Order: sequence, then C-alpha cells, then structure tokens
Amino acid sequence: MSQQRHGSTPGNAPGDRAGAVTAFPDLPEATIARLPEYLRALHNLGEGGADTVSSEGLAAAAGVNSAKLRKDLSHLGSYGTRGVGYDVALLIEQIEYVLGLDQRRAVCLVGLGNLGHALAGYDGFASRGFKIVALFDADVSKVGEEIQGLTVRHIEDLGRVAVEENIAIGVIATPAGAAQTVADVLVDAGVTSILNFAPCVLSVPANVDVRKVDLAIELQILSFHEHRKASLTALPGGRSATAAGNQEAVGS
Amino acid sequence: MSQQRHGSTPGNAPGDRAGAVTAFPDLPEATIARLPEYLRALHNLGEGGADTVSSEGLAAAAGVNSAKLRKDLSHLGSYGTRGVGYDVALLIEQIEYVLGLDQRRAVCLVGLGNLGHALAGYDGFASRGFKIVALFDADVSKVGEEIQGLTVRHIEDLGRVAVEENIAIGVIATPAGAAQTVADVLVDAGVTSILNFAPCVLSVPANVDVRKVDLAIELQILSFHEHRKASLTALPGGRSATAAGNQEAVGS
DNA sequence: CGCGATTTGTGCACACCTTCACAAGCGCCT
DNA sequence: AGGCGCTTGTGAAGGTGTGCACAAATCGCG
Ligand SMILES: NC(=O)c1ccc[n+]([C@@H]2O[C@H](COP(=O)([O-])OP(=O)(O)OC[C@H]3O[C@@H](n4cnc5c(N)ncnc54)[C@H](O)[C@@H]3O)[C@@H](O)[C@H]2O)c1
Ligand SMILES: NC(=O)c1ccc[n+]([C@@H]2O[C@H](COP(=O)([O-])OP(=O)(O)OC[C@H]3O[C@@H](n4cnc5c(N)ncnc54)[C@H](O)[C@@H]3O)[C@@H](O)[C@H]2O)c1
Repeated sequence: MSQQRHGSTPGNAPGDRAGAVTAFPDLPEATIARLPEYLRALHNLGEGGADTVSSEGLAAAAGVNSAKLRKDLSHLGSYGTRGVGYDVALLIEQIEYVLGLDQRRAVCLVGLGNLGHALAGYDGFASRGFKIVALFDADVSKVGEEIQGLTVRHIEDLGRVAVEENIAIGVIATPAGAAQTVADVLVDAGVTSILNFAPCVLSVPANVDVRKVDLAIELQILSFHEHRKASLTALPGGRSATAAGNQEAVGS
Repeated sequence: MSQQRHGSTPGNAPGDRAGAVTAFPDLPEATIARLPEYLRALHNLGEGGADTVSSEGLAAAAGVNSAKLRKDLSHLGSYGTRGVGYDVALLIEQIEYVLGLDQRRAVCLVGLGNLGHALAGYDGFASRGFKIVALFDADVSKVGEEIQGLTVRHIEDLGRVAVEENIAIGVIATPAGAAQTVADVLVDAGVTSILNFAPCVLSVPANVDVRKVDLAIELQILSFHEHRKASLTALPGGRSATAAGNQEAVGS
C-alpha cells in the first residue's frame, strides 16, 4: 500500500482504445510488489544455468504460491509455454521492461551519516539497474567528502544537479526532523519518487510516490508476534525447538 | 504479508474458554502493521503537549484514513471517549502492551559490514524498546572489534550467548549467500524472530517469523511507477510541477 | 501421427481489507 | 436539566488479493 495514491482515476482514456500504447494493463499493486522478487529468483536461476523454469520452481525460489505466481505473470501478458514453463531470459527481459529497469535510473542520496554511508557503499544499487549519481548533505563539514568516487555536495545544489543529471528517485537518510524539508526540496527539483528511511510521514503532491523503510516498525511487528507466541506458550511445555528443518537455500 | 504464516490454526484453545488469558483477539495483520506508526505519531503528539487526540488528528499524523484508524483501535478494545477523542498516554500504554514493548527485547545483529556498522550505531533501537545485546560476524578480523560498547563475537558463540542473553530477535546483515546459514544458526539457538536485510528468501520452521527489508525491491517498485508515470506523460505537455504544496510536517 | 504427461492460464469462491455513513455516547453550555 | 455539537465505534458495501481446481495447450515419444 505504501502511502501514496498514484495515478488519478485510471479510467480508460477515451479515444485511442485501439493501440494500447498508453498506460499499463494496470497491474495490481500486490503483483508489482512481487515482481522484483521474481526477478531476483530468475537471475539466480539463470546464473545456475537454467533455460526454463516451471511456475512451481520459480514460485519456490521466490517464496510464494505457484498459482499466485502464474496469475501475476499472466497479468503482464507473459509468454509461458504450457507443458514446459517460462523461458528464463525472456521472462527477465519482460519483467525488467515492465519495471522500467531497461533504462538505468538516476538516484540521489540525501544525508550522509551512518546510514547514508552504508547506502552509498552498497553495490546492490548498480547491480539492479540504479545508479547513484549524487550525494547531498546539509552539514558543511561533510560537503566535499569523497565517497565511492562521488563528492558530497551541499543540498542547496540539489535543484540544479537534479535537472542536470535527470534524477528521478531520491533517497532520504536524514534525521526525521529534516526529512520533510528534504522531501520538499526533492519535489521542487522535479523528483517524483522518494524512498524514505527517516521514521516519519512525508506529505507530498499526489504525483509523487513515496515508499518508506522503517526498521523500528519491522522490529515492533516482530515484537508483537513474539508477544503473541509467548502468550500461547503459556500452556505447552517449553519449546519443541524444531531446529534443523530447512530446505533449499536460494543462491548457489 | 511478509512471508511467514505465523500461528497454526488460531482455533480457540479447547478448555479454558473462560478467562481470555491466552491469546490475543487475533488482530488483523494489516492492523498490527500500522500500530507502530500510530505509536510514533502518539509519541510525537505527547511530546507536543497534547493530552488527547481525535481519530481525525491521529490519523492525519499517521498518514491514514480516520475510519481505518478507529477500526484498528477498536480491534484492541481501545478506550476512546466519544465527543472527546483518545487519551494519548493511555493509548500509548495500550499499544505498547499489545506490541509487547513493555518488556525490552534483546536483539542480536549478525554481519558487521557496511550495513551492520550503521545498524549497530543506530539509536532507533534503544528508543523504541529494543536493545542490541550482541554482535556476531564470521570474519575473524572483525571479531574483537568494539562497536558502541559491544564487542563483536564469533558466530560460533551465538548459540551460547543467545541463551544467556535470552535473545528473541536476530537481525541478519550478511551477504545473501550466507543468510540462510545464519538463519539456521539463529533458529538453532532458539531465536524465533528474524529481520533479514539480505536480498534472498529464507526458509525457516513455521514457528519462526521472518520479515525482510530489501532496498532493491523498494527502488524497483518506485521504478515501475516512474515508468508508468512517464508513459502517461507522453501526451500532456511537460510537467506541471506542482512543487510547493505540502502541509503539516510530522515532528515538532 | 496420436497419446499421455506436463504445465500454463483462469474461473470461481472465499477471506481480508478499506471506506462510507450513521447511530450511540459524551461533555459542555446555557 | 436539557439540548447541542462533536467524536467514537461499527454495520454494510465494495474492492482487492488469494488459492483451488481444472480446462486448454504444448511437447516428446513410441
Ligand atoms: N543508522 C541506521 O542504521 C538507521 C537505520 C534505520 C533508519 N535510520 C534512519 O535514517 C536516518 C539517518 O540515520 P543516521 O544514523 O545515518 O543519522 P546521522 O545523524 O548519522 O546522519 C544524518 C545525516 O543527515 C544530514 N542532514 C541533517 N539535516 C539535513 C538536511 N536538512 N539536509 C541534508 N542533510 C541533512 C546530517 O548532516 C547527517 O550527515 C534517521 O532518520 C534514522 O532514524 C537509520
Ligand atoms: N550496505 C547497504 O546499504 C545495504 C543496504 C541494503 C541491503 N544490504 C544487504 O545487507 C547485507 C550486508 O551488506 P553490507 O554492505 O554490510 O555487506 P558487507 O560485505 O560489508 O558485510 C557483510 C558482513 O557479513 C559478514 N559475514 C559473512 N558471512 C558471514 C557468516 N556466515 N556469518 C556471520 N557473518 C558473516 C562479513 O564478515 C561482513 O562483515 C547484504 O546482503 C546486502 O545486500 C546492504
């Protein structure tokens, strides 16, 4: 769900009902949230030498139900072959196209503290179709610092650089108190997608998408389940452990 | 959704149908995922000096619909007062109890690379009911390093330390290739909740909850929306910008 | 060339979630 | 004491997502 309503009413554009050049077959949110997982599983399988995968196999690798996977793929008009499965390379291409990963998107990172440094040094960006093209901070003692070949710039330059570099995605790694201000700056600069690590709610215009990653929330959800499990363990004796039991890891 | 089915069939425990001491009024997953957000908003409001909040006000601060918020709170039998609103302090207490935050949970962190260092230095743990009590790594050159007052231990010690410190939650910040192995070790040690930062699917016994944080997935979802927005902007002239427009930030 | 094994794509039923709309309850003011 | 405005709690409706089960399609083999 995130927190942003995206398109206005999707309503079928009256007029060109012939060529579906315009929009996407409006995929369900739940589906698009799973596509990246499928993609990763496919890359793993491909590196493992597989040419085709069955929905069953891919579903297992992605940790989902196979019917769900088939339905997801059918939504994007995917080309599977009955009796055989899906062509790995083709499916990768398809998903990458739908996700818009064929064009390497420029990302900027704002806030180079603890977390920002880790993110800047993360190779998971480049390996998945993204490129960090600029780093910003408000702290003048940080400006000028070189990280992974990029120089930290002052946030005042964001507007100019964003246009120059055609930045579409901004990542916020500042304290919560500064996040809304930074978001405003990003929006002003024409950035239309924001990934927010600060624990706060951002308000942005309707055409901007925001996704949030919040460590504390994840832990608190886990805490709830711990609490619940503990209250259930009241009766049964101790813990039956059940260690061991795990099959098929993902990677090689 | 995450990826774990939690309790087996919740089925009302046969026998003590009198006192509802046992489990929780099985809150909807969607609700418990929002409780932490409400909690944070409440803390902000409380620090701002508010004694009570209306569902409207709290919903705005948490970025949700007010009807949804009321229904969520009603699920946990919350005590609001019609015509007035919710008592901030009381509601905080309620939610913290439900989430099991009244008991400070011990967390361990495995993998002290780039990300692990940032997490170890993060104060958002302590301020939200969690305490990192141990750090583990497999790299002997990292073992012994002192971070934020904690010494990095070898992962072989995890089993022993987990019991000693009563660790319930484990955070995995190792490369994907090692994540499943680490998860197995955690499970063996009796850890029943895992937060995984590695981009891979973990398989664990049914009684263990796993939540995943995956940066690349978030970015790819944003990329999809960018792609979609771009395909819609084909017709309309340029961008109407709409910068400015934002109201009420969260914090003070 | 036909048959059976295999696997996709999907109709359907169900469960969960969201949102509206409103009655019931509460406190304040006169 | 009574009325009035405000806010909660919830019934009902609609939407979204899930998973089963099966027909349709494809391949390989004899
Ligand atoms: N460290 C973690 O592991 C971690 C984990 C999850 C979430 N977070 C969140 O991420 C955010 C950053 O955490 P951190 O530990 O890196 O904090 P930090 O204090 O180490 O770094 C914050 C950085 O943001 C910069 N900054 C402050 N105001 C700014 C502004 N207006 N414009 C641009 N830059 C600005 C600061 O100069 C600093 O470099 C926080 O909101 C934190 O809650 C951190
Ligand atoms: N750096 C980031 O910003 C970032 C962001 C999102 C996700 N991630 C993910 O988090 C994970 C860690 O990223 P990183 O950049 O810190 O990597 P890193 O290589 O810097 O650190 C990995 C650490 O794990 C340790 N390790 C390896 N195998 C181990 C094992 N079997 N047991 C215990 N420890 C082991 C290594 O010694 C190393 O210290 C990766 O999976 C990465 O994809 C990182």
